[in-house]
Amino acid sequence: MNAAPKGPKFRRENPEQRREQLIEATLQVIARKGVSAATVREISAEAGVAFSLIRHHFRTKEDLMYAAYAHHMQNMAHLSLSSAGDISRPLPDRLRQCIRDTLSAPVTNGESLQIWAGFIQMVPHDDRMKQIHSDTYLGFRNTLEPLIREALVSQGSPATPAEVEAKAIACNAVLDGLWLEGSMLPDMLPHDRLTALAEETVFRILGLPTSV
Amino acid sequence: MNAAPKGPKFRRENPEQRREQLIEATLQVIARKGVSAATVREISAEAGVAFSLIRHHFRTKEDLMYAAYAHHMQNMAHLSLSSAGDISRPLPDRLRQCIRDTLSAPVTNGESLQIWAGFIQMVPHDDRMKQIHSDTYLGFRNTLEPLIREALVSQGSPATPAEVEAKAIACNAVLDGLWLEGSMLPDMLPHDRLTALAEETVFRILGLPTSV
DNA sequence: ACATTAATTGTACGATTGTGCAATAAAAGT
DNA sequence: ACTTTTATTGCACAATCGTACAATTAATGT
Repeated sequence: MNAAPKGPKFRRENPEQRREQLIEATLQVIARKGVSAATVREISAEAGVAFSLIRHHFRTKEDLMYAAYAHHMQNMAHLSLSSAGDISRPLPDRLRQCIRDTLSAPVTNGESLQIWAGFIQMVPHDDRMKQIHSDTYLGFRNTLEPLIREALVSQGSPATPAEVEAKAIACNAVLDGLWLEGSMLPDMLPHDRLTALAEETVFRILGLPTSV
Repeated sequence: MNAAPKGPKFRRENPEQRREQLIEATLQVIARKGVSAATVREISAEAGVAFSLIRHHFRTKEDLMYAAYAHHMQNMAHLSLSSAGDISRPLPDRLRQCIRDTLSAPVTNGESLQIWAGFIQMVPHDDRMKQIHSDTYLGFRNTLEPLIREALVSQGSPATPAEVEAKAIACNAVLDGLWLEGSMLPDMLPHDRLTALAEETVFRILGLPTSV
């Protein structure tokens, strides 16, 4: 009666690729519908596979969550700080580029905040989450600190470890805060004012000359 | 056989008090075990009542969440800015007090962050949550802005609405960011260094003289 | 062509969820 | 003392959750 279904019923994928596909489907679902909607059935539907396949690639759903959290945070850190180590460019340019990258989409973005908040909320109750959190957070700060140190040295400011750490925390806090506001209320202030504000504040904290 | 249970089997409470009790039980559960553990059964157990009682005081569980969110945010705002309007004290004192209140427990605190993240994550997917969010956020900024304006005027700086708004956003971002870091990683830097950092940065943004 | 492997599917199960509703009992009015 | 009110309880229910497991089937080696 029916036309014979020609093609194969499913594709056999490379396990690593399938894992990453499932991770990205997870983040997509969380971004669009929140953590509570990120069920194995919803995630697998997003990925276009049977929901029981998830448990073939991840021992438990928690494991998938861990992988998704680590994936998201590493992605954010890379998008924010990819130009921090480009020593061919002068320091102020690199700083400005990092600030701009951090405060632009897709880092500063409702969906990223969404995902981040969903995971952060799990951190205190789960040791594995806690570890992923400190790892990615310290990685971020360790990438930012050399920039801070270089800035302080270039101005002849004292660059003791304590001083560098304090300034790094302050700059980090400003970026975190503006990232928060820019992500939550994107229409409150235009993107270029957001970055201008960040540049001015960070440069002022570091004692670097602002363009005005 | 058994000793006769003397007292009444339950207490009949004032509806308003019972509502608040259930709201606080909700926040307690979220703080201790996360949003996913905040089920009607867990919440009512925390409050010491039957779980079906919740639906007598709240039409749905969502309504309870709305009430809990509004309650928590109003509480945080009050704890942070209660001394903003105390005109008997000089401006720098008031500013310092607000900063200190914001960056001390119970505002800057893992449990508060916990609760906040759990709710924030729901905001984009729920119009009622969205409204509660903007209401409390704008309320916070509107309380902070007069302080910012007063600071700018006292220094002879331009206090145009645009200028005041920009500085308010920047100060708010610094406080948000430090609140975030202080809540997530309380052991990273001691409390007095956190507040000192905030004061220095905020005062520098506003052009106020720092103690050094 | 055939056997082997393991990625994928389909289905079933127990636990937990928010909700609906009738029964109960504490408090207040009379 | 009796009635009325309604806050409170107890139980049942359908829906949905993560998980378990056997049956398929695409891909690979021979």
